[in-house]
Amino acid sequence: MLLIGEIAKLAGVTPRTVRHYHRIGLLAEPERNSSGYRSYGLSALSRLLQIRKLTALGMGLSEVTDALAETDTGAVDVKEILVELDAELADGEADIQRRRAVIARLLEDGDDPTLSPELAAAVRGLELPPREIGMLRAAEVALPEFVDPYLTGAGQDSPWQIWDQKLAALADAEANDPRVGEIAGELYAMLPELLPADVPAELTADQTATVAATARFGQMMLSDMSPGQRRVFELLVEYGRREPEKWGR
Amino acid sequence: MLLIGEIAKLAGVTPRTVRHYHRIGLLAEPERNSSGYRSYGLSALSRLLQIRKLTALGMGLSEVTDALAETDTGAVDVKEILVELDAELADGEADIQRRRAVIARLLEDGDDPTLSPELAAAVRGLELPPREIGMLRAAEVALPEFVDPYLTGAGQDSPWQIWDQKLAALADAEANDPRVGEIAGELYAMLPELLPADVPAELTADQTATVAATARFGQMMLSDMSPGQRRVFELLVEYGRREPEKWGR
DNA sequence: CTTGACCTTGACGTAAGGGCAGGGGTTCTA
DNA sequence: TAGAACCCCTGCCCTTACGTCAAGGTCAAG
Repeated sequence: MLLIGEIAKLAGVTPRTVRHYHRIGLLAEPERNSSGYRSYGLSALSRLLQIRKLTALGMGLSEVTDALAETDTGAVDVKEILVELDAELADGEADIQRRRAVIARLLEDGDDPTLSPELAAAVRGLELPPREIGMLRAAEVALPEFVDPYLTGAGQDSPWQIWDQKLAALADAEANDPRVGEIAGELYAMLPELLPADVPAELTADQTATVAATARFGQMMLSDMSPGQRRVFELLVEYGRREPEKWGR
Repeated sequence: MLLIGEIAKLAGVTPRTVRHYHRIGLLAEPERNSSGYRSYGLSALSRLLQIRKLTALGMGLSEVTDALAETDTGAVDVKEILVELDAELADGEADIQRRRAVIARLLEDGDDPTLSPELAAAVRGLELPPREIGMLRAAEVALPEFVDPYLTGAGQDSPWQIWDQKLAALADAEANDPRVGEIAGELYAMLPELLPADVPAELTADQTATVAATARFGQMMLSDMSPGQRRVFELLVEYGRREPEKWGR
């Protein structure tokens, strides 16, 4: 006749755990003594130990319920359960190993863990400000057609790099900043060499395809730009409208 | 300007996840458009991607919060975090490997996964009924001084085995079963060879030490016994009382 | 008689979202 | 012009396997 604390200690669990098993029906409620305390016999302890052995292997409590129900009825599908469980564990193990491999590589290279390997390699040693890196990280998935050339062909002196730097100069500029017009002009002149070769078809078919692509790019970055930078994009679109023959087909 | 579903898809998560990150303060709430929809920019996407990269390594969201706060303030303790995380993952990996080793052994031996290796080896090939095995499983942790000899020295013909079999014959017996007296007498005669050599001191010091030890054993098993078996234990105690000179010091 | 160590039930918290209800928005299509 | 199909909003309950109080009853010892 064991109290809940005693049976729990024998099984290496807390009384709370035993009560939990009662509540979910995994372990039958035992008799109570005259004080209302639960009073356990050896068969309850045996059941509790069975449960613990299986949970220690990594089974969930509902799986344990099933497994014990099967063994109680004599069905010997326990092997099947174990094989299945082992497969799950193998998955988990492979998962952990993948993560650890990534971590090992990060520790070796000293890269920012929040960058893709490609982007990390591209910006390594470039000392870009965090804000620029953040834009690249986002643009890599949101605007891959703009960033991929930057990653593959580009290094220190790519047009994109220069574009970035010119625009970054206006990071804190107001819309009426005197440099806005000048920089807009420079960027406008750079557009032809900057725009990707493989712009989607529906955009190239458009009359002002490149301007539209640029606008899309700008559109997505607008929320993270200074007023001066937004003004630059407005100007770019305006310039494009003035030369439809240059951009249209 | 991305809707929540768009940014979620770009980051490979669900909108629910993004809202979750808002609620716990991991991702700042963005502006709303005229319809009350959240409207995200590239910097939000960047932040979301950072979060995902770190959770993919196995960090919890609170750890991610800390890690990103540190990188935002320029502190480069990310390496430290990664090392710590790797240690945790290594623990988890070792854990899984232990479990898989146990499972592999179980599958090879075909043992009951809910038995200790020692007990499984002891009962292997013995074809004990499940009820007996259950009692052994429980007794192994509750009454080790009674079971250990059974495990180490005992095989098919140990006194314990015989005791078990005699008692098991009354598994469904009522208290007035005619076999009760006979079996009680046999078991009483077996007591000297059955009782463990290393009974705890406070019990050997007692005048009726062995009877008390037996009573303790019986006490714990009572709740799982048939009325006939309980009667046997009552008789054993009675017999012991009749021969105090035999059991006393 | 009090203290301390038990026991009881009940209710809330955890991590990281999943799922549903009830209601509104936008856009395409018949 | 009205559905249909999808998107969005908030709020609430659900999940695992218990941990952690909280408020109160029980029991043996000093």
